[in-house]
Amino acid sequence: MGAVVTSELAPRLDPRAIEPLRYGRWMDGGYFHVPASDVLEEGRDPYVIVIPPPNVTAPLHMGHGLNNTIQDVLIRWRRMQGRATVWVPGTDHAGIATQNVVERAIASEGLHRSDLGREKFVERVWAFVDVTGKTILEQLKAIGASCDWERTRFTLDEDLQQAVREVFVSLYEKGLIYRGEYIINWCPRCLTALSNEEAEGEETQGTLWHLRYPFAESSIPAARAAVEAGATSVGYFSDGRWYLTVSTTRPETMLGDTGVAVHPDDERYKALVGARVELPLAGRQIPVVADDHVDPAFGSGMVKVTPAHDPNDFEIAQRTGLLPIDVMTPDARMNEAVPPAFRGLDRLEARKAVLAALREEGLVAGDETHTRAVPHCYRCHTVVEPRLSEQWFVKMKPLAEPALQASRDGTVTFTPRHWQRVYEHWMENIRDWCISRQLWWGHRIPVWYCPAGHVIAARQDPTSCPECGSKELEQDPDVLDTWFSSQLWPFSVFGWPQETDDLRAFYPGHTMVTAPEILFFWVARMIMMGYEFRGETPFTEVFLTGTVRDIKGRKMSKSLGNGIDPLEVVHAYGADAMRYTLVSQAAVGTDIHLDHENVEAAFANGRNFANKIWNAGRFALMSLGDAPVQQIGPVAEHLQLEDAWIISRLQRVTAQATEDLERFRLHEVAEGLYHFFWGEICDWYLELIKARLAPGADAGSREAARATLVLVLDRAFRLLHPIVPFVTAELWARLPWPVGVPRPDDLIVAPWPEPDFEHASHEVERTMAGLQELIVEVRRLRKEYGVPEGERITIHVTGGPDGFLDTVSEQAAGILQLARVDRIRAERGTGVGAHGVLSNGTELFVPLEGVIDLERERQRLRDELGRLRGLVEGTRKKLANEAFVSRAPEEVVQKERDRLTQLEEQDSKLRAKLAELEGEGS
RNA sequence: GGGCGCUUAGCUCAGUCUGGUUAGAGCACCUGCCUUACAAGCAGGGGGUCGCUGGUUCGAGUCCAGCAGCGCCCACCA
Repeated sequence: MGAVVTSELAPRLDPRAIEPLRYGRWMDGGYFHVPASDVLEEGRDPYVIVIPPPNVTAPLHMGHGLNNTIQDVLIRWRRMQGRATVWVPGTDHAGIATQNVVERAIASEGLHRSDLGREKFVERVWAFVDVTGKTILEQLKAIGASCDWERTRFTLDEDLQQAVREVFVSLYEKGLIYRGEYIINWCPRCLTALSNEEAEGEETQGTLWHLRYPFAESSIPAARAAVEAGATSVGYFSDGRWYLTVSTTRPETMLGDTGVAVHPDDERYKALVGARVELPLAGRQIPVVADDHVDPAFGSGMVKVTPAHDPNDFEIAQRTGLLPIDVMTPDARMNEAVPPAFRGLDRLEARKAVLAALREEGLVAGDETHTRAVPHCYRCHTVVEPRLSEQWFVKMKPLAEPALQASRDGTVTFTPRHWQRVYEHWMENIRDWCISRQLWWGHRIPVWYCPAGHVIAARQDPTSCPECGSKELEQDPDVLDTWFSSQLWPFSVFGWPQETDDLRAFYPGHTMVTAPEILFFWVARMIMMGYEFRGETPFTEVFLTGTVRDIKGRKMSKSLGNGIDPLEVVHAYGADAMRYTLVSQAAVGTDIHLDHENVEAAFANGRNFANKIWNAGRFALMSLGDAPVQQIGPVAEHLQLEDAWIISRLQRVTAQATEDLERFRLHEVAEGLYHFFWGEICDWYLELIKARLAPGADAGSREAARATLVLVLDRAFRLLHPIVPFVTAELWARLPWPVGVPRPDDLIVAPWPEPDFEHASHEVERTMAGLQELIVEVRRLRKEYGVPEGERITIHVTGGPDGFLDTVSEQAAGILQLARVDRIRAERGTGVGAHGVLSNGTELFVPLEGVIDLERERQRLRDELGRLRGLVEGTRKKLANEAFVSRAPEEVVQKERDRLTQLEEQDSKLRAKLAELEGEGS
């Protein structure tokens, strides 16, 4: 592509005109796909990311935008570094979440899933996820994600189902999966069991009621004994009966009480153990038992035991031999086990009814407000009901051990680091995982039951019972927790349990980029499964991104209506704009704030930067023209200060960007490159070489500028490419190329720059900094003294480091242009004018006879002298401090001395100037 | 109840690990410019007792302790 086309470049970047085409070219070029043979046969070094598969419940939101942009930045960077990069895309069937969405959809047709039946309902879900799944993948393409689309997976794909089966059966055979009746978290709306992680505690203010349970006639002596032992929560009833007091936040569960527990060492209640109390309303007697779990210091020190509706009570019951009585239906209504008056009532209605009935009998001793974490279903937010139920569980402790060790010994690292401790704490206290779900959408549990009660867990559907030969097998109706399949993702996507080439080439992977919310749900479990089934970690780095929030700090969510659609942003401002905006805010451990009410303002920074890159490129292409461009070598003798400077800066920026990428400091990468490109290349370098690129300029100087410009833009585009891939690739493709240098096919596979410190020079950078300061100072003085824009002036410069003035003189053309100065005289200026001093000691003087107000200038000098005196005093004081001089490093002290000398010189010069002016005006 | 994090400019945040020029950025604000790449721009400028108190140190935004406010995670106090 020749530079001729450059004249066609629009003055404004139009992302819609370039992004889809560019993406199409990348796809056509096959740049996103790396075959396993590259690693296995050619020995290339792999770099693998598996996408956190988005749920097929809905199109992507900005959180996905952030997460996937980060992954793409890492993938593009590693690809340019020459790694055999594979980024596996895909989607998650999201069991409970998707089932809910489809249930809502058919509800609008007046249908319930039971109206359709399992098979038809699942067909509906498939129809839904086919659409959403495709939408999601298209969205990823729109934001520029360079995924290996040939490896796209869905967690319900046929081969992934095989992986799930293999894992289930294998864990079952090892005794790590078991079935049993325990208290689980039950969502009465979704009508399924949930894992502990899926029941989200939410601080809720409720009421703690104190209830009286009367003693049975035969136990009154025990009650008396307890009172004598100091039991304050045991006493007379108004009608002469004896009672004890227990507390509860869920009074309706009292109907299922089968005991009251006290601590075995609680002296007050020792006499009560074995006593019997009347369970009010239920007309049953229940025993008092002793159990270590009871905290004597809390409440009355007596606990009502409801084994079927509370996990602790269940355990107490198991230890003490109490039997559970289930008093609720799956949808949390009171069942047949309760007195007729309460049957059929919803748990909250029942709560009111039970309290009313108890009050009537005078059995409510009181209440108090009570704050506690009430568990809610993470998908529908219904209050979870602890429920006794037969479910499948995974025994986690043995699985957790290697995964915990991996964190402790640094095999797996976490960024930000503090998540490591969170992870380890969870791992150390891990509890068994309830994996069965009473849903229709998901991986069916690969277990069959025969009429004789035999349980068959099988990799292939069995036709008869291996134990009794029965052919009347029935498969377990439940499906698995959606995370059961997600946890296999890092190896199931590569074809496991088959020993595929992909698996050998790309497992283990490298970086897991995800949200902290799913550290336990997903990340921890992937690591456990990695060790269990592959013997090694699925990835070595876990990078946890921030949360995308609105301007008020609220998490963006569909229900709050404060979300921003990534596609909308891409269409309006381009993927580059969105990516830069997100990445530049992605400081490690920090959330991202975007104004959903002013999307334009939210993404203006990124849009402006992309446009700036575009225009710089446009200028360069127009200025460079069609003539051949040289490499730096042949034009070395013509390089000017600014050429050497920008090349030097390039080396440092390259090194810094690489280091920051390695440490996931993406915010620093983005801002560092932004500053380099906009603040140094555009604001200084391009401006300084404009005159040299012009037609009449010296040929040697022009070729040096052209060569430098091409070099610097090429490298800058490479460095920026991972963050803003489209605009950089578009310009890079049109950039003239130095003769004799092989040109990569596309920027996407251009090698990542290596810093070359041979071409970096602090001396050059210092000199250039002085020059920049000089120009800024002249501009400032011009502005301060109101010199009209169009009016050219002369400046006088003196002092400063050796050689600085010579260099300045050599660079006169550039300075003259940037500062709008007529000429520079290396001599001391006199008369009325404006004074400036640079930090390297150079003084400048702008003669302004007739322009400035003398009185104002005198006042300015007096103010300046006052400020200087303060600085001089401070520095002297510091140097007079013996401790400082003797203990601080010599270079620090010397710096202070130099500073003092400089300040004193300035002071005396200003004094002289002031004296001069005072003589002149008055 | 346990653990963790945050507090720096009007706003959103870097900088703290490894103490050392005048504490930075983007946005917002003020002033002047349609200067032939870019007004989505250019140039200049204002704005900070670095949450509070104390300590270590020649020197603290940075290290230590305490306090306050905010936030997150975990947890079986009925």
